[in-house]
Amino acid sequence: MREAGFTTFLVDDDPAVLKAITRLLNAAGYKTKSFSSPREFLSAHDPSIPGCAIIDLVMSELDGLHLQQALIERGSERPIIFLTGKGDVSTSVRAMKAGAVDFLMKPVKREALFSAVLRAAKVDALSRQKRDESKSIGDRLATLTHREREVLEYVIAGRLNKQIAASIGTVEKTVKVHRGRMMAKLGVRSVADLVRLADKAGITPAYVSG
Amino acid sequence: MREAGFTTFLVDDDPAVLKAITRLLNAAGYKTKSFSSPREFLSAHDPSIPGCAIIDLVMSELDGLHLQQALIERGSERPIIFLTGKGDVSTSVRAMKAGAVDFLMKPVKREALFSAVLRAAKVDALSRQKRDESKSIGDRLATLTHREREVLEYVIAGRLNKQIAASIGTVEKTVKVHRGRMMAKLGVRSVADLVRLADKAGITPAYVSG
DNA sequence: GGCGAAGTAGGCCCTTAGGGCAACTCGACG
DNA sequence: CGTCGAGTTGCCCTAAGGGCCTACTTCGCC
Repeated sequence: MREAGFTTFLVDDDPAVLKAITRLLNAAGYKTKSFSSPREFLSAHDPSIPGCAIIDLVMSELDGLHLQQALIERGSERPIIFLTGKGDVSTSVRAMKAGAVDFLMKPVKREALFSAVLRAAKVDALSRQKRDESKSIGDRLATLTHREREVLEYVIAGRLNKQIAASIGTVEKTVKVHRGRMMAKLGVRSVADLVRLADKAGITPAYVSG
Repeated sequence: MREAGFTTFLVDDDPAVLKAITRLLNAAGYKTKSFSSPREFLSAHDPSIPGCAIIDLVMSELDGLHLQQALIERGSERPIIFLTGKGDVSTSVRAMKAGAVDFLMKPVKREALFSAVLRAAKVDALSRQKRDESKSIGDRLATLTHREREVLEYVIAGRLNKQIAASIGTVEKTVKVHRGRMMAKLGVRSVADLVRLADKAGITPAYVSG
């Protein structure tokens, strides 16, 4: 089952910090989930749940930056906010370069935390929306047969049916059939919509010299 | 005249630092230009020259972060690398959040500086390419008459000539003429190409209910 | 061996796209 | 007042898109 609400995942090996941040965020109306172990957080990670991670930089088991890398490697786009007691510049810069939303020093001010979480929520919503969209397009694309897909690539390249027929070695009528079925499956009614849909899905138009 | 080569703009009120960095970068084959005054750098700023800025964080005249803001406000996309003697975490995070390419501590290691400049060059080339492209599209779009532009918006919305004619209050033949002239002016030969071009230029398709 | 999906192909018919040519209106500019 | 650009429209033409029906082949699966 997929959870709908935005959740803040707290990862810190100090239970006192977990408790304090939880209280702060709950009071602001955020749902929270605490992990005192980075590995536990990693294995419990469910990308389908909207949310952000608030991660302690210094943890005995697994360093915050390494946790970030682990998330990135498994394709997660979970926005990350770092919390740390004693951070240095190069670490914070590395974290930010790797895409962290923010990097906060303990003790963290309420407003700083809230504004970071708000930004994280926006980032999450945006990437989630994009992903949903490309997934729905991908689902529809997967229903295309080989021939239909082939025709699609020529159509979005702006080729005429006659030219497509010559390129794939068949007659115009057959291309029309594939084309019609392909448009129907993708749920578009104009070439304009088809092009936009294909672009979002990252489909390369068939290249034809000339 | 527009300069072609990639230039690193150094801004530091310490002449010794300027000299050292200049030597380092020149040896690596980079063209450099030094400014001991942030304001001087600002007023000499020419967005048409490809390059990145390497800025000292602490300057008596104008703070590095403020200089960054000033650049952003005037629409500059000049990639920025910060250099600093004594930086703190919150400053570095602010700089990175504002889009800095890197934030390096003095004394800076050759490799760190080179890798930052390399990344900045890539960022610059990318944004420059995008800008050039959208400019060239914009130039062509500007040559369209009001009517042609109107027809364009309906065409990329996937409307038929007949429907467009009804929407703009004319007959099909007239739409065909505008459409043909518009396609010729924009230098595209298919609706597919037209849609991609319009999307790059950020043109909103005319919305028609149904 | 039958059955369905995918691909192919033909015919018929109607709608759309789009170009060529000619002509007209209207407002701006000199 | 004449000219020019923009917009307009009609007639005529070819080419292209696309719906609908039918029909054949191939391939894999039950």
